Amino acid sequence: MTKKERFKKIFPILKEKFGEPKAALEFETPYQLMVAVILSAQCTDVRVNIVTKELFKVVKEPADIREMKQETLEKYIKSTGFYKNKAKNIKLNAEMMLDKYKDIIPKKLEELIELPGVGRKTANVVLGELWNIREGIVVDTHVKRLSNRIGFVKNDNPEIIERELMKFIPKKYWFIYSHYLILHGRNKCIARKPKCEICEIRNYCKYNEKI
DNA sequence: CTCCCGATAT
DNA sequence: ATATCAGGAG
Repeated sequence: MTKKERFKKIFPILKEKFGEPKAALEFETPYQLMVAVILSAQCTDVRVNIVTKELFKVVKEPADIREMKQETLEKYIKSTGFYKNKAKNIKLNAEMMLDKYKDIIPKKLEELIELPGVGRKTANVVLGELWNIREGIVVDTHVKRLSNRIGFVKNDNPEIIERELMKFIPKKYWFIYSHYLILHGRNKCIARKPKCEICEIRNYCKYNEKI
């Protein structure tokens, strides 16, 4: 079976399982979503939501972050991990948002990743979530792991993986498919001990063949 | 490539 | 105890 054929087998199974998943991150303003995604690095959405529930009571726009002391911000976000880096980046991010972008989050990937704390993964999520702009495939640790296990790629570099996946996955499925892989990676194809024996897509997975 | 770093599952 | 988690910056 070619990669494209296997994709066409796997996709409906995951679609049946996950449907149209809505955003797991909670927010009111677009700026809040960007902050939430920055906080979600190496951290679960559940944890981010616990933190932002309090933080977003006082932070709606970049100006609110400018007025907040960095130490105060650190206390709010401490439990998300990497809190000093994140706090510093969010402060710098707010300054650039105010000075350069006049509070308007840029809609171009190249501009978005210029903002402190915003890399390729974060930018893709923000664009997709806020404006349905799906220019790329979100390749995080889950998409990386599952793509290699399934046998879609043999590579560790997120940008190369993204390009390889783009070759055989129709563009309209890019965003939703990465979302499916992430969900499947969290509850079944977990990093340490994948549950191949109860996996719905095992018949189309190279990793399962080896076991 | 290394550092950042707390929470959670195993 | 330890691996791992919806990454990004230097």
